[in-house]
Amino acid sequence: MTQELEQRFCAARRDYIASRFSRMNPRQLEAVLTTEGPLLLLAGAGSGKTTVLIHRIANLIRYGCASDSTEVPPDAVPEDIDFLEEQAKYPTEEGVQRADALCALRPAAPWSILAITFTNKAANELRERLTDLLGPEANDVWAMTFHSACCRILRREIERLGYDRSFTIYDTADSERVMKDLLRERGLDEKTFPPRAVLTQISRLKDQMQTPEEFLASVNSDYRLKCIGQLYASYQRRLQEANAVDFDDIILLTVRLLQEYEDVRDHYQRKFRYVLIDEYQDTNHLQYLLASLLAGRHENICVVGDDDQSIYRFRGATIENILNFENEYQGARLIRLEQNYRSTQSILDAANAVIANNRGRKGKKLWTENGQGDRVRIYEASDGVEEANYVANRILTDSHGRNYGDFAVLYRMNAQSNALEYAFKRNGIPYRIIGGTRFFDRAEVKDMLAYLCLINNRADDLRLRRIINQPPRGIGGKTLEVIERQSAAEGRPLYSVLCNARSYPALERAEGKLQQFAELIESCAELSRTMPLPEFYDELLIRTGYAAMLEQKGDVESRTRLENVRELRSSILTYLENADAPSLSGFLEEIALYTDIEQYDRTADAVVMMTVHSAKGLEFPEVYLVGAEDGLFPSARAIGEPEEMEEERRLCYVAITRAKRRLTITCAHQRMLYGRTTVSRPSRFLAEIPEELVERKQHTQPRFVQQAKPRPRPTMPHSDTLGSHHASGPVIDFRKGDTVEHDVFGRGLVLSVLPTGNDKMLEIAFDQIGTKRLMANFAASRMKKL
DNA sequence: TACGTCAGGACGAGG
DNA sequence: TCCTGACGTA
Repeated sequence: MTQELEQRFCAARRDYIASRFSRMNPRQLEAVLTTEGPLLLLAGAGSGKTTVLIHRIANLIRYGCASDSTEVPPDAVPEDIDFLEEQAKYPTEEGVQRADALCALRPAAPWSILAITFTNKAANELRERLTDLLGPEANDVWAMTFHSACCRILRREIERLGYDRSFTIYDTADSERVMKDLLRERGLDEKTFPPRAVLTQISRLKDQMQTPEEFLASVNSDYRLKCIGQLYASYQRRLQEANAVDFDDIILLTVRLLQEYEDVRDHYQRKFRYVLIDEYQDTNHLQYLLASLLAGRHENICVVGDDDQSIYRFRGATIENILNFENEYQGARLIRLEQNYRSTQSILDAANAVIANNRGRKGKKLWTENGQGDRVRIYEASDGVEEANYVANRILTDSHGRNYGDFAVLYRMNAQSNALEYAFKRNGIPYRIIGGTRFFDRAEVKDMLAYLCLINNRADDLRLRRIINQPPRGIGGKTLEVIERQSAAEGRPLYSVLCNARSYPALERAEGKLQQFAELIESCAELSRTMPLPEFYDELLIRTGYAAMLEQKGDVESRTRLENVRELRSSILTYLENADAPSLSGFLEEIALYTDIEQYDRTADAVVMMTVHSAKGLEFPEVYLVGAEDGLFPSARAIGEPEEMEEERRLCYVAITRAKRRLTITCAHQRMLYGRTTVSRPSRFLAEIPEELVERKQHTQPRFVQQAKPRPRPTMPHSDTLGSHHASGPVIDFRKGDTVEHDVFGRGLVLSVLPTGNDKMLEIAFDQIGTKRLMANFAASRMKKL
């Protein structure tokens, strides 16, 4: 072919491939078709970012680098050009196969694509949508979070760094426990060295890849820094002795592996032809290093982000990664996605106006074809209670008692949910709260997990301490102290000292109890090898006496805890369904990395409440942003700190851009917070929204009238049968939307039904006590349908 | 060893 | 206001 024909061939090929992604706008299409080399995708809120990512991956798998290449296959003939041009304009079904074959140029194997996200929620969505588009092939794409990708690498290679393959993952609470113990041992005061602050410091040092030794060498005589360096060193030692890694280590150790071992680096650099990173504005330095190491060979790295939505600076994320990308990768291409498919123009104008007050940004202006829409509603309430009532009343009116699911209430901090919850309860509005104390953070769930961890890794001192006397076994602080001393002296894990209790005179009195405990753990470990996981878990609940302890107490609190402990079983079942080679250690890893079963079900008919942080990436027809006051949003400690203030403003931008149809922002003149009433002015961000976009309202009545008696519940009439019914026998088939009556919790509405193995997890909004999760089989004996 | 009381600090959140 | 941790006593 002549050069001219070759050019025509490439153009026709690109046009044809483009025609296969016809639903994209021109910018989106460019992002899909630009496959080679470094690419920075600045994707504004609601600009169809995930859709682009998915189609980009589809393009790589189907056509390889064809859409971005000038290479012409040697066997191409001029007729092919005509055919492709024709096929691009007037596609025929028979033509597709031939055209596809003609176009594909070194298509990427699914396993050679690495798509990294920040949250499991995002990773799941990516995987699901990829499977919809590509079928089972999509399963081989590495679509996962930073941490799960690194874990997968570490499980293969970590022995090179002196850890065992069965390593345990410590979460932040675990790390805090370790730090507190260290402080106590060294006689340091928690007030001068707040554990969390020390850990943040350590986390920053790890982010900079500084070892404790390097850090200690760099501090001169500063007492404080010296202490922190020593704490860092002992912290690291203690984790390694327990064969445990924290969340930072997961990334850090992977980076070290890739830097220090050429064969490992080579293997992964060859494997991953294409690397995609989502939410790039939230990456820290270590994650940046990881990404550039993995993409180091092919340099086909595509990062997607929005500098205006960077809201995790306080966690070490650095916006510089996105701002410097083009310097870092010479010849990087930049594509901006600014067309918004989510919100009305009024909402976007408000968002644009607020964010325009920030200085350190790439600059971008969202627009839409959705039309102007309603003005942004701003309501000034007298106080927090009245604000909550306003929101409840508005939702009651606007929803007409249906589609509560269209409404979201966003707040700056979780503590704000109380007043709202109360107002919703009184008005009979079904709601659900996302976030707050998470399921896996509850004490009883952590206790059972600690048993499992100890059985999996007998060196896990932290978990052993947690459960050695839970339920009470007569092994108290004194005994534990002796064991700790011995373990420190001999450099062995607590458990191995405990097993040899008879050889220590100081442990004579406790010997019998300790032996019993060791036998309990060993017999359970034996069971874990022979029994299927769920049955083993049941047995564990019985043998440890944990279930009996809760049953014995019998109050509502203990019953809820018992339900939670049983709910953990359904997590095991869910894990078994998805795992290729299920094992106890596999389950524990999944739990450690996958903590939010608080999956938000968008079809449930309930108002959803959450913090602005957790709303990121979601959208709702109607959004209420409450508590827009100086000192709350922006938070008090951001005032006077320009960098912090910019972060708060970005957070505000995120909140505004969640709304599709209508946005209501409320503030209160005074508010009860931490038991004190504080007076405050409306948020400065409100003044940044141009007046012509706003419709203002104020509270009209004095507070004492508003506070009048509770309204009757409009949606659920009262019944006269209360708690006398015990269904046994066939399991009731609960469905979404059913009204139920629970012996303990009272009347409620079923929000969602989530099948888990041979049981179902029900989410129920109870009138009196709010939203709860119950296992259907367990709850059925105490609950009936109305 | 287990359970009670009292004082003080919470602020946002992913893996 | 609410939860956690330290401390003292049956």
